[in-house]
Amino acid sequence: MEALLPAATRSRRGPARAQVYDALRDAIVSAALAPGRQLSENELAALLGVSRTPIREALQRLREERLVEIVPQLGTFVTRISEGAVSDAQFVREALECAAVRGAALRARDHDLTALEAIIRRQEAAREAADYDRFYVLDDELHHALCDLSGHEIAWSLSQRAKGHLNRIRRLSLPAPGYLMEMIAEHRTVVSAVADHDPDAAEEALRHHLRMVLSTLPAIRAQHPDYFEAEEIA
Amino acid sequence: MEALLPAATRSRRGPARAQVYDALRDAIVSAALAPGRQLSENELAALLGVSRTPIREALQRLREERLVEIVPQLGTFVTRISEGAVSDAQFVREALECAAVRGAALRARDHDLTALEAIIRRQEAAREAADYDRFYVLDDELHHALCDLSGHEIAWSLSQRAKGHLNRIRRLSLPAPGYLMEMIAEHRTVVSAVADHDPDAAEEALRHHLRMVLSTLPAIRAQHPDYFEAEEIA
DNA sequence: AACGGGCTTCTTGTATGCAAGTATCCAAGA
DNA sequence: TCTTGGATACTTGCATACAAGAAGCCCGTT
Repeated sequence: MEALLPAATRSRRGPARAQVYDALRDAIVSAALAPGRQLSENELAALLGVSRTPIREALQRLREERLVEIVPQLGTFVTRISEGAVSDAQFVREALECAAVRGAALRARDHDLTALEAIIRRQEAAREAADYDRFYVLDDELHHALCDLSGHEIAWSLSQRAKGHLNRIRRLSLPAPGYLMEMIAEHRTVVSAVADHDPDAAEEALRHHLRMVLSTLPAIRAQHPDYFEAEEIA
Repeated sequence: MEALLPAATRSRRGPARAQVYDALRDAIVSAALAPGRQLSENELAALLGVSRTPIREALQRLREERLVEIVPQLGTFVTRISEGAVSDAQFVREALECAAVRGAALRARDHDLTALEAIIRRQEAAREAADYDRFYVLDDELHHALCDLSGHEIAWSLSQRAKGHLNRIRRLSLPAPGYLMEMIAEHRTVVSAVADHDPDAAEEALRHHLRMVLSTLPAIRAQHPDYFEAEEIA
């Protein structure tokens, strides 16, 4: 195993299991741990400087997000991106975030809108600086804020956990030219609808925006065919 | 610890952790393990005839569903039903199942509808026999079938996992008189809209139906005040 | 050369032991 | 009687040891 994981970042605060989970999830989503790759509990334990116990607990959690597949007595593998998993993740994300943005449109106060617009302005800055990682974080921040405005913070946390496969695509597709500007424009549309307290418009704008990610899927697939599940030969 | 748990049901097939999870979840949802009760890993291990390891892994999973709360160096407790958790669970369930039923309305074939109606007929039989447990199972079966018809089986599995708190209420509220008949009638309305391939009607009917559960909340709370989180004194 | 059986070595699942921290109980003193 | 101190018994988090099973390789056989 390469030094791809932020090894020896231990001895910080917090439970080891949570740190292992965060490290592994980030490595998988960023494709530092390539889809299809085999993971060994022993190897990970040695690498991260903990025992197998917290490693196992983190892997169990990743398994529920379908980011790894655990085959007893055989091995643990980073799942390949599959058509079905992406579709499911998209479905869940749309359902939760669209429901949330309706609530946000009904409840948003002036200072909430100010905060949302501030995030968009920071996205502009990140785009100009071509800081993709920062853009990615701000994108999450905006969607997170929209979810929280619904009064149901669980919408974001659940959506976040369900969209592991989507995040891998999102992460890989950001550098496309013009993509960022379009995303910012769509963010403005959504926030504008929320500002107008128009749930229907907000939901539709967000749904359209969320489906943007899928449009980049074929390009990603062409670029990294080995990251994907073998296609059904119909 | 009483013999409330299906002890010694081990030595069956499948991983111990899954069996422990199922046993604990059922015990919590059915209130055999009362809200607020403390759970001891050692005690559970001895009771179920396994070691602490699978117990811990099952408890971690239950913690993500907010059915137990784990406080390090202190103890593990069955969570009390809280206003916020119920509201969140309802939000998630509505978002996922309503989105799914829209898909079901678009995709349902004749034999799908036949299957749905068969479930409802069995519910009628269960109601006449006053078999509440069976009614409960069939209710899940119908909602499960509706979700699967959307083509996104994850809708059901996720909804199922998110609604731990709701299930506790559902389970406690079933014996109310007239309640079952009303539920069956609403099921018919939903299935009818699906049969008409009318997504809007199906969604609205299901949303109305799902909110039925909440109507029984005050009664449950009056009956088992100790099952609930202490209310904010505003 | 081709095939088959056994062994070696990996894997995860489970059990157990150790460490760190908290609440409780009891006793001693004011 | 009330307070306070410490010992004790519990808790979970983590580390480690053992068990069961599957894959691949090597060697013997055909």
